[in-house]
Amino acid sequence: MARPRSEDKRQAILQAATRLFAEEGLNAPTARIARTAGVAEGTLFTYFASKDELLNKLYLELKGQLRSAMGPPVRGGLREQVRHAWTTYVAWGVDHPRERQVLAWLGLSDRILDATRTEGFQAFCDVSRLLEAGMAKGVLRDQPPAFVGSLMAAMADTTMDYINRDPAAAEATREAAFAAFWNAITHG
Amino acid sequence: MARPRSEDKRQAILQAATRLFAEEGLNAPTARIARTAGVAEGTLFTYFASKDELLNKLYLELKGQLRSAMGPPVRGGLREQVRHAWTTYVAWGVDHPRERQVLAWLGLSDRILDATRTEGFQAFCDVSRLLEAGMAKGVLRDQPPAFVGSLMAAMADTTMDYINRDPAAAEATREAAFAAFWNAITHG
Amino acid sequence: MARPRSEDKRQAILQAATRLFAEEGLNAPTARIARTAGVAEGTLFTYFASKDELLNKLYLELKGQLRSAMGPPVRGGLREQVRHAWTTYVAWGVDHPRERQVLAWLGLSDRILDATRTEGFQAFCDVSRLLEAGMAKGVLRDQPPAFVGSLMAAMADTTMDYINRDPAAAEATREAAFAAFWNAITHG
Amino acid sequence: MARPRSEDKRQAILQAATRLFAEEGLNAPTARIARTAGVAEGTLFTYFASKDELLNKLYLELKGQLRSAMGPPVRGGLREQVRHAWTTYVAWGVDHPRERQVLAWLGLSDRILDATRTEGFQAFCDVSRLLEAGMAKGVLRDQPPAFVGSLMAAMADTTMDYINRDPAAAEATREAAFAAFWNAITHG
DNA sequence: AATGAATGAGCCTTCATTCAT
DNA sequence: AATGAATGAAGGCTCATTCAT
Repeated sequence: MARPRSEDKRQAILQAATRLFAEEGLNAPTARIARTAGVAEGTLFTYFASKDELLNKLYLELKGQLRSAMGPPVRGGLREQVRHAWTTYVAWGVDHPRERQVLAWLGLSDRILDATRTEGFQAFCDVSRLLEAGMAKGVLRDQPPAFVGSLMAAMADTTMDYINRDPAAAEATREAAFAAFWNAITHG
Repeated sequence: MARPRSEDKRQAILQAATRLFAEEGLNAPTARIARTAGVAEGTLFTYFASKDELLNKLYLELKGQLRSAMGPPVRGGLREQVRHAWTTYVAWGVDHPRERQVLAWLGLSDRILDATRTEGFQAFCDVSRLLEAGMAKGVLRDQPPAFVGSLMAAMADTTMDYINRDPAAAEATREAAFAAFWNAITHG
Repeated sequence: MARPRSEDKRQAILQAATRLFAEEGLNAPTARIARTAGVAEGTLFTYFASKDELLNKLYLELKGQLRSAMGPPVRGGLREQVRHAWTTYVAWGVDHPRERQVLAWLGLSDRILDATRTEGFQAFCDVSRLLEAGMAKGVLRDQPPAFVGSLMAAMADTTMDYINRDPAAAEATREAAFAAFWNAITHG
Repeated sequence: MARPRSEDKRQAILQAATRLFAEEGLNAPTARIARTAGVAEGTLFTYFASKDELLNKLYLELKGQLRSAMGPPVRGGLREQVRHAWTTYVAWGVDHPRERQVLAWLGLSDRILDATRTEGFQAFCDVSRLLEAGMAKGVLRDQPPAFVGSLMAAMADTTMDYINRDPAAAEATREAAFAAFWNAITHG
């Protein structure tokens, strides 16, 4: 019967947080985030009980955005499927530098709970399974499957950094790096 | 701000900073760092003009420690030389979890100046040159040389994470990951 | 601010306030009081224009409860009548620790208006008159009549504290204290 | 070697707190207390780690002031000694209305620790012993000794209230009330 | 040089009250 | 009338840095 909570405002806060965190680090004050989002300072806390909760929810939000950007599985051979994952992953990072930056910081922050990390990982299970298949005969065949996922993330992140330094060469860099990654996991 | 007198104290402060940053993040207060180092709050600022300077100096210190741990170049073929770099790098990270953690945070912090990053990179030139040679015929041959250095760091870091989760398998993990890395950069 | 519709809700709010004030002090938030009472945050302000009004109304409510608990005048000699007042007063306090606690806090709070205090006192006029008769020949005979009322309240309150510490001795404590009180006001 | 902590400042803070608490209740902001004391907001927290600690220390300070004002034991009979305690107690309260008010609020606040209360009571042991002697043959003879101490405090407090309302009659009121108190505890 | 008290801007969060629904 | 989201002024406390000793 009362004014319902507005998904718009929630999103506005998350976006404002993304922008300010990217610009000033995770220490950006909640007051400024709220103002940027166009809501009162107190309103932020009706949507997120604390700054830590905002951080955790933002982590999930960004992970979700990334996952969405990677789209559904594609047809084709294993290599093609992995290549698709790689390409879309890198594309997201290059197209969303702020989101990528913030996600990186959040990932390293001790304010993100383990439960949050686990939950954030869920959406990537299918990608994970793809990689598992890819590594089956490679040098990493006896390693934990998640290892390859982490390697891919690490290599893709490095790739994005270099694409950002030389955007003109984006495609070449991305492809070369994918080749390197594929070499890394599939060769015996 | 004046020339500090005691190298011991300087080192004590850097060590205390490492410990506290590892435990509490880069927001650990200077007051606590000073106390942990056994000096007065104000004394810290005799050795480092500001917290930012402490951060930058600590970055260089840790990069230096890492480089020292990797030792001088070894004899042998290219692969052996790179393998040595990889192994000693990973060993340092595994043996110095706090230093590694803090170095990672510092590397992502916007409080570390570009000049500092550049300076920190100097000591790794020879390693870089090694990698350049390694990548000469691989899929990355047309990429900026530093790219491979960054890839190695990224892959090695990921490797350390997994070694920390399963220390018993340290050697196997390290070797498999090296093989993957070598595959990544050398295959055509 | 408008005329509230449900006496039940009004009572629920007063009861919730009593409980929360007893547990957390007069700073207990109105939001929690409302929730405890089973009404919405804003509804509380339909029944009480402000927190201060709630405080003042609660003061009167509790004074009223106490007065009710003391019942109508009893037959008997002066001493018997005063003893009855004493006994019922103490019994209420012992039986309603929360109400007593909150009433004490409210009595000391500067948020309770003088008008409220005066109004709260009205109901005790008959008791007052009793005490006036009792003190007529005692050492306090020349003091303001209300003084004795206050003394009785103070001594009875102290008595309740000690009964609460040793409930088994309740009756003995209550009687001894009454004897002391009677001594205090009646002896010349 | 550094600037020593200043007892003056500590006292200034306690005095400012007393004044503001008396005027605005225990919720008076630390910022205003600091300003009133003539120190920076942060300085307050070098002298008292938290507002709660300030509260507890102030409680002890005021209890101590009261005890000091009551002076050392006097010669004379039991009644004379108790009368002296009573008189000096009442005099302090009348002369220090703010201190009395604040002490009363602190005593009822749940922010004062039990340990603090206990410690505050220590200084009054000798007075306690006096009262024990006084009650030996009275109606309260079988009650816990502290009971009489609490009764005295309660009756004296009430007395102060009435003296404040009619300061001209201070001496008469004080003496009459003492007579009543003495009656209360000594009569059989 | 060393010490640690002093400073005050800034931060996260709470909460009484208002108001759209 | 009832609801609960929205508001923004405080409030307690922290902390990098300065400065008296």
